[in-house]
Amino acid sequence: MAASELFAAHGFEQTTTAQIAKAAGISPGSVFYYFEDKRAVFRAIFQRDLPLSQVLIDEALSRDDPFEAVLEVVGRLAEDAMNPQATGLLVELIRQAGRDPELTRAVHQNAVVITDGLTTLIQRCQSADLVDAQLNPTDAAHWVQSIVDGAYLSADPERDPRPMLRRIVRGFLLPPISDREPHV
Amino acid sequence: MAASELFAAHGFEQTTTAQIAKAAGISPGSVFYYFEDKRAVFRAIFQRDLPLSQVLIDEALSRDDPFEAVLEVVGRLAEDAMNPQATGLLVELIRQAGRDPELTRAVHQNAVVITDGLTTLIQRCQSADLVDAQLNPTDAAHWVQSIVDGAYLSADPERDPRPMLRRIVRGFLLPPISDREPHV
DNA sequence: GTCTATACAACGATAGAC
DNA sequence: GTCTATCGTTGTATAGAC
Repeated sequence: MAASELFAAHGFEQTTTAQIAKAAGISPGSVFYYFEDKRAVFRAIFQRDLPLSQVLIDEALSRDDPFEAVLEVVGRLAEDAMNPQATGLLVELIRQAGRDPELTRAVHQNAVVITDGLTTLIQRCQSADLVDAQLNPTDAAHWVQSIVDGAYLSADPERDPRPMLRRIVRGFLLPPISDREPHV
Repeated sequence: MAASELFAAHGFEQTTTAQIAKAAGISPGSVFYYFEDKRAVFRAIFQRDLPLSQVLIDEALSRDDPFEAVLEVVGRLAEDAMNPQATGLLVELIRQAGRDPELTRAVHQNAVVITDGLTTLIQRCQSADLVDAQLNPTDAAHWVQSIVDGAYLSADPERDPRPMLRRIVRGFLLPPISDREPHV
């Protein structure tokens, strides 16, 4: 979808159907033959994500080491975070998701797959004493996603955020070591 | 500024000058007497932030305990993160900052104040052996901001994100304890 | 199915009276 | 300074030919 580049660069409202048509090599009229309206064009970009997320989580769940699996999911989620275009799309997605109920549904389904997967992985870590047993697994899963989202907002093509993300997530999940802490 | 609620709720493009005028209790014509154009209305919301950020950082820099000061800054930056409106405004800000050079300048100035302040605090922590000496202080400061930004994206009026944010930032900055880690 | 041409609405910004 | 009225532009979506 060439339209995604336009949406990422200029935003949903500032991208005209004429631009979309031109980028796709068709006429403005044809855009509305294939899509109900402009919002449907935008939705289509994200509706492709669900099966991909499902595969990502399935792979992670099949791993032996649940802690490494969490870090792997983080790394995969952050793969695009070096691409400034991804920042634009994420921001645009958040903005539009509050307005288009169909899009809200798509985003939510996707988030559920990721959160549930991470929650299960974190529970496994806790059973193996790899993660602080005090943490609520679902909350922790949300926070891991939140940390990754933060990385998207400061996307920089020069810098791979994944090593630092691993460090942050690890420090977050590991059992705290009160005796080593200078501050309680 | 009543307009900020409108921008947060509906976005920049979807907020009309007529709505802004009505919310402010003036006529559409008067809006353009006080502001050059619609973008200037939006900018005004964020141009108030710079002195506030400066005060926040000055206070933190005057503290005795640099580690506690970092956590205090994080807490203050995250104060609004329970307010869903803040999510809307942040997202809108990121979107518009890429388009309006004047706004870009305002955002950048503000970010510099925060980053520089955090960088100094982190350096002080490192001198006192409270923070991993391996971390580049400026990078670390950016990551702290990124973590806070992530919290804004998942704003939930029911949940105070600050305790968890403190935990995450602390786990990120503290020297890693390799002997306690299950994974290297 | 794909095109061109256009209807129709919405909105930012201005003009000009008071 | 503040208003009302409106101009001019832009852009979504449709109509209808091919």
